[in-house]
Amino acid sequence: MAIHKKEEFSVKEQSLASFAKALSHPARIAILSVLAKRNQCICGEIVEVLPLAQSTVSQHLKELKNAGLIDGETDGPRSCYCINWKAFEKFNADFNSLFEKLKEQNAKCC
Amino acid sequence: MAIHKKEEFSVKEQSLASFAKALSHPARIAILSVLAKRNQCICGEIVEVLPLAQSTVSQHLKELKNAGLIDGETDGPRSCYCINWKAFEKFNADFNSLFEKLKEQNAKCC
DNA sequence: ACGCTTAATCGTATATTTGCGATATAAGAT
DNA sequence: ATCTTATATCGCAAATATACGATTAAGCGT
Repeated sequence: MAIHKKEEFSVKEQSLASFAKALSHPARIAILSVLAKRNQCICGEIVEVLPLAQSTVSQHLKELKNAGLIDGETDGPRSCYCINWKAFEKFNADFNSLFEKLKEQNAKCC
Repeated sequence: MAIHKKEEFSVKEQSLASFAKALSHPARIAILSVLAKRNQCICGEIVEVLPLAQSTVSQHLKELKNAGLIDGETDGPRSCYCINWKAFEKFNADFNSLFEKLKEQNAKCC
């Protein structure tokens, strides 16, 4: 393979793809659900809820953070995560506009 | 790793994750755009538009088909693909309901 | 039957993802 | 200072994904 072709696509396509990638594992969707459900920011509670080891959950959290979907700040010995609603809304809007764009171009074939 | 934990999550989470996975590569988003844009189902035209080899495009098409997002039927020596709007709408709706669910549970933290 | 065109599949190389245990780090408590 | 708790990171193994060239298969025209 050697070379990655991802950067040859449009910025929009790459952005949507990386958002989708962040949501492409059930664990990460579950994490977002937990974060949205609690009225406090959660840390190790996520580990208890998910069927995964602590280190694995930490990794998924890192990916969500890298994607910009969640924020995390340390609170003493523990970490507090929450959804970055601003980024989330942006992606959500971009996503819906993709859906809309595809739909309105629907020309009935096959 | 040896064991996959994906099946330990809810059906909904798995379903959304696999939909997101299908959209997690810019090439596949580009393919969906092309399919929506043309008023005929496209085949090798996609290869011309994308910066990828024929075999690679074929692989991406296969993944989109496996995810149920597109249908394909052979037309002589060529293949005709189109978006499976029914499945697409379903996923789109599921996705938006996830977004809504997350949003309404927003309890303002961090 | 033969060649041409188109697309799928095979084989392969490399990169990335997923997962875990073990270790390191950082802060609070004793 | 040391212990405890919580989390992140490291190192590793296995699975998947990405990409390509080469080959195969399937239809069409001649």
